[in-house]
Amino acid sequence: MPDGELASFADFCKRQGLKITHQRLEIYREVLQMTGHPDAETVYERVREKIPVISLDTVYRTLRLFEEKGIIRKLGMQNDRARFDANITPHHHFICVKCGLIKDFYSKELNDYHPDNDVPDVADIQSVHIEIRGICQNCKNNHG
Amino acid sequence: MPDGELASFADFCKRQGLKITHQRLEIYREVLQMTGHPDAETVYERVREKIPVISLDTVYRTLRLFEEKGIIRKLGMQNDRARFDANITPHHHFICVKCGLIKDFYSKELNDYHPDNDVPDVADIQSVHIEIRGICQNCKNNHG
DNA sequence: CTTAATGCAAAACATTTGCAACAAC
DNA sequence: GTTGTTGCAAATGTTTTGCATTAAG
Repeated sequence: MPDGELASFADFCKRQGLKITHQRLEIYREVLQMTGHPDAETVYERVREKIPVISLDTVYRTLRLFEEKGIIRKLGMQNDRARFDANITPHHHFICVKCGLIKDFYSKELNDYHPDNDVPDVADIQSVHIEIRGICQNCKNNHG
Repeated sequence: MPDGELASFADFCKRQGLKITHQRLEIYREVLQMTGHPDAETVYERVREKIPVISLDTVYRTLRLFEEKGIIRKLGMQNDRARFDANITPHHHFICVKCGLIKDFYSKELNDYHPDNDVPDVADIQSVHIEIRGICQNCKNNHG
C-alpha cells in the first residue's frame, strides 16, 4: 500500500497472505485518518467507537504487523530503551540498523539550514537534529 | 559543565546545590567515557565494577537528574509511548516540546543533502530524518 | 474444514516511587 | 544535626505472549 489508499488495502492483504479482518480494516482506516501521529492507546480508543469489543493487544499486534509490512511507520527509537549522550554540543546521529551502532557526526551544510521556510507553525526553534539510518561499513563488509 | 570536563563536575554540583556523591561521580565519569550512547542498564553494569553495591534505580535517578540539569542528553522520543504514522513518504517532523504536537514537513533543501561527506563509516543510507524541537505558534500565543 | 487472528489474562520489560537507613554538608 | 541521597522492594506503565475461542478463506 505504498500510496496509502484505503481501497487497495484488501489487495495488499491478499498479496501478503493476510486475512482481511474487521479489526485490521478499522485500525488501518483510523491510522490513515489521524494525522496527529497517534500512540497505540489513542488508536485503540478511536477504533473502539467502531468495534467496542476490540482488545488493546490486538491494536498493538496489528500496528506491529503493519509496521513490519511497511504500510505504517513507527516514530523515534526502534529499541525500547532510552540512550544517553554526554556530548551536549549540537551534533547528529548515524544509526546502523543492523548492529545498532550510533555514531555522532557534524555538518557545516546542515548548520546553515534554516527550517523557517519549510515549517509554517513553528515559533521558536530549540534544536535541529538529524537521524540517518542505514548500514555501516563494518556490517556491509562482514555479511554482504 | 558545558564543556564536559570531569574536573568541573564538583563546581557544577555546588552551583546547582547538589551533593557530590560517590555514585554521581562514577556515573558521570562513565557516561563521559562511553561514546557509544549507552542505555541505563549498560551504565549500571559499568559503574558496578567500581561501586558493586550501587542500585539500578540510582542510575536511573541520576541519569534523569543529569538530563534535567542539561549535562547529558537523552536520545530519541521524550515520552514513553511509541507513535505511529501512516505517511510513509519521506518527510520530517517538528515537535512542540510544550504541547507535544508533531507536525510533518517537507524540504527541497534537505532532499538535496548528501551526508556521505560528513559520515565516514556509512555504507548504505536508508533514510535521512530531521527532528526539529521547539515551541509552536499556538503555545507561544497562549502562554508567553 | 483449515489456518490464522482475536480476546483474555498473565507475563515481561523498562522505568518510577515510597520509605527507612545513610552519607554529605 | 539537617537535609538530600541511596538502596530496597514494590508499583507503574507500556508492550508482549500463551492459550482457548472465534472468524476468515
